[in-house]
Amino acid sequence: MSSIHPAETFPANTPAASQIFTTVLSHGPLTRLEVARRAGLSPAAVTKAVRPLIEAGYLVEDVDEPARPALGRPANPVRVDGGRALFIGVKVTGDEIIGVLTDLCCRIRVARHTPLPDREPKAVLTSVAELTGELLTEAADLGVPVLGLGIAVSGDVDRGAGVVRYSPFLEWRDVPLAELAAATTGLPVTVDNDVRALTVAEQWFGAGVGLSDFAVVTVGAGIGCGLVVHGRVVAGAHGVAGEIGHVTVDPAGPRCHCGNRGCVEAIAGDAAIVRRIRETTGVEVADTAEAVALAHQGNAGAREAYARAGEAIGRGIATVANLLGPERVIISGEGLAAHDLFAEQIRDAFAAAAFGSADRCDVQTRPLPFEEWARGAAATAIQSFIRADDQQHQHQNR
Amino acid sequence: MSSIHPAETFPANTPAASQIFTTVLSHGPLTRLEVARRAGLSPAAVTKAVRPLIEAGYLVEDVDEPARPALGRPANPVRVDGGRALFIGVKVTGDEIIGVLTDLCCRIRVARHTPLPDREPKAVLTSVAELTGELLTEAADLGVPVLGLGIAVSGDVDRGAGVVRYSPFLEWRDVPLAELAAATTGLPVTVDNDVRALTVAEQWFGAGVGLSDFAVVTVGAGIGCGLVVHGRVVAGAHGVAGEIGHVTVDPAGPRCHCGNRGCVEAIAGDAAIVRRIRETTGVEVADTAEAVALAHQGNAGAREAYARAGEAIGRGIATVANLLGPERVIISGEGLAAHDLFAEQIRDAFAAAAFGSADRCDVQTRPLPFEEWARGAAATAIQSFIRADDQQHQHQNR
DNA sequence: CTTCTTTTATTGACGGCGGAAAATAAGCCA
DNA sequence: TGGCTTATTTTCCGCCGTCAATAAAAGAAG
Repeated sequence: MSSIHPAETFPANTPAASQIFTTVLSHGPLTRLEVARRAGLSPAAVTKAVRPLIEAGYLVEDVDEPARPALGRPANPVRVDGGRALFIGVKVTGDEIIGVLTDLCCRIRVARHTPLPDREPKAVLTSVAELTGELLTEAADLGVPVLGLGIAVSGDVDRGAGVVRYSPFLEWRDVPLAELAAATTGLPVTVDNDVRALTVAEQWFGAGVGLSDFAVVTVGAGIGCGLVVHGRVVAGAHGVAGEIGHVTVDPAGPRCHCGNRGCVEAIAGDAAIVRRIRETTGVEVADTAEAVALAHQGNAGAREAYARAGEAIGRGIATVANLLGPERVIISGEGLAAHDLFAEQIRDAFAAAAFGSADRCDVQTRPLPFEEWARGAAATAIQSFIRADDQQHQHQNR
Repeated sequence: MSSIHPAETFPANTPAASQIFTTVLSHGPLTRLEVARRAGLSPAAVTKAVRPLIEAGYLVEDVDEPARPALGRPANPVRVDGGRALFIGVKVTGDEIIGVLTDLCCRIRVARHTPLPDREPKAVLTSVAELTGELLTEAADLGVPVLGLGIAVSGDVDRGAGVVRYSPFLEWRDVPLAELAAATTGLPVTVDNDVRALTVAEQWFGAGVGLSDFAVVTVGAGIGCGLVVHGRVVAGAHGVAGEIGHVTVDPAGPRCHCGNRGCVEAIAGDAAIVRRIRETTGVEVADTAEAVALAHQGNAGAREAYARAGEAIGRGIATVANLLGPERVIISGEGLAAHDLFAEQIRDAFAAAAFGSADRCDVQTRPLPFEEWARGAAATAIQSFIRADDQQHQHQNR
């Protein structure tokens, strides 16, 4: 396991420094003046905070002289040196583990995945350790230290404690994953819910940059939702939030594994679509790929199943928009492979069910490469690294 | 208009002072040590911040010696002197104006209401000014200055700008109410959406004290919802949020004035219930009071209408709980007069539709005196007063 | 009745963060 | 080479909140 990096910490002792860094991280190269404006600080404060960050190598002055605005002293933009540090993100699903090695800007350098033979915590842990080991070797080849490991797991995860409270897919309860993984890998470990991790990635590096209120909706086996309100990812009082999949859109709809009828997931989840197609067409489609193919061939029943799914998703999104009034909703997930089959229905159902100015909300779809979930995990690791010493921001009231 | 108080400002220049004050305000008498613990500050900081507040009369040392813990130097609790300042809260409905005079602790001293003959901004303004004038006279009798006026209006309100963007009930668009009312009354004016105002009152003085994530659901003519996430009231990117009334609970349900079918409001709003009872029983009930009476007499159709309403509300609350994972949901509103008719259905529908640990959410009902809406408006005025000089808290990212 | 113990409140020195203003740097343009 | 403009840095400076004593106010112990 290459060299051990004994707790390299981020040199941002002050809130301002931390904020400045994240601003630069998200908004690409920026002049100090621009940073000051965005962060609400004085230029002097930026200069002072930036210096140690440059000295430590996390920030660099951008040498690619951009288009000059002709007048005055040329600006000297600053950007994050992605190559300064690496992070590993791992997504654990029920039957596979996906791992990525990213740089500090969360750009993927290497991606790997291995099947998961056993869901027992111990077995998962060794698989994660193996994958991590491989990625660490890659990192060692690059000669760049790996400063954190993020693990994303679906279900009820307490990020602060690093514990997986309950994961239905893995059949885990109260597994102190962060501690265990830290012990085996020697890295600082962050564990978070998978959708929230993806949301963090979008917030810092994706379509959520600069927004203080947005939602990420994932479509696939399940329907998930990550929420950002007041600039922070919503975790819920009990560690669970964003369960858009079990919002009821039709009380007369099909039964859902959660016990209710007509949940979004019971209509638009992969399994639900496949089942629906089987029932209405009699064709024994085996999986989503076949279902999509059938629909693309023009099979009316299959197309109808997707149309229904789109409608359910659109309704679900409208519900989120009505309740929270986000600036943007980002739709993503493996299910987007069938995007052309229900995009229209999503839009129509959303527009119909959005109340008042909720329809001013910008609904986007973003394709999701398969490593994206793991990248989200890496994003949480980056976040933890930057915040390591900055946990005292917990405004309770107000 | 009694004496003019030229911008008496709150002597809390530092974030710490402001936080300390709100802590004491919400959590009753507290010793300095306890305040320090809750606010995450050192005792020394509390002592220093408290002194000017005591000198200015906003805080007082509690003389009612409480039960001593026997050992050590006796604690010296501090509390807010409610009598130090008064505030006026006004709620404008389509046909009535309700005004209250509250003290600094938001306790109601005087309540008044007058019918609203005309909904034109000008007419409303004079009515508000009259009511405010009466309350100011009362305040003058008490010899306590009035330091702010809060106005609550339903609809899309931009509190920061003090503008009513759009109010369906009043048929207003872009009325700069804060500015106008400030000009006529001479008081600092805060304008906010009515449900958000109520939520602020709950957050600071009600069942939301100490919680960072909760929801307030109001049942009455409309069904509204105020949300607190991360300790702050959610306003939405476009000024609208919490539209639980137009969450669809039954796509096959009755048509709603918003154009959809089966919105919560189309089933559980006052008008919807009355209409339903008329349709199923043939009894020409005129209003909610008669509807409740009929149900209390045991009329099956009426009872069923309320049961349906309860179910719709319960579903709506479950949706909120699933999406946000609040610690508590507070149900309130005029509609609670019929509480016994649908409490059970609310609970059952909530329990059935809440997914996973969302059912750990504590659902409470709170009766709502008719002045409560106006009290909420007063709470926003108090909030503005305390924050007057403290607006630089706008963490964007993170 | 004095002294000790225990807990709360206060005080004063201190460090450090971020702001304001002024100085400096670094180009373009005459 | 000045002059002009804009970006960055420097140099104080205020002020907040912590730290480490210290005072205060009891009851307990002797």
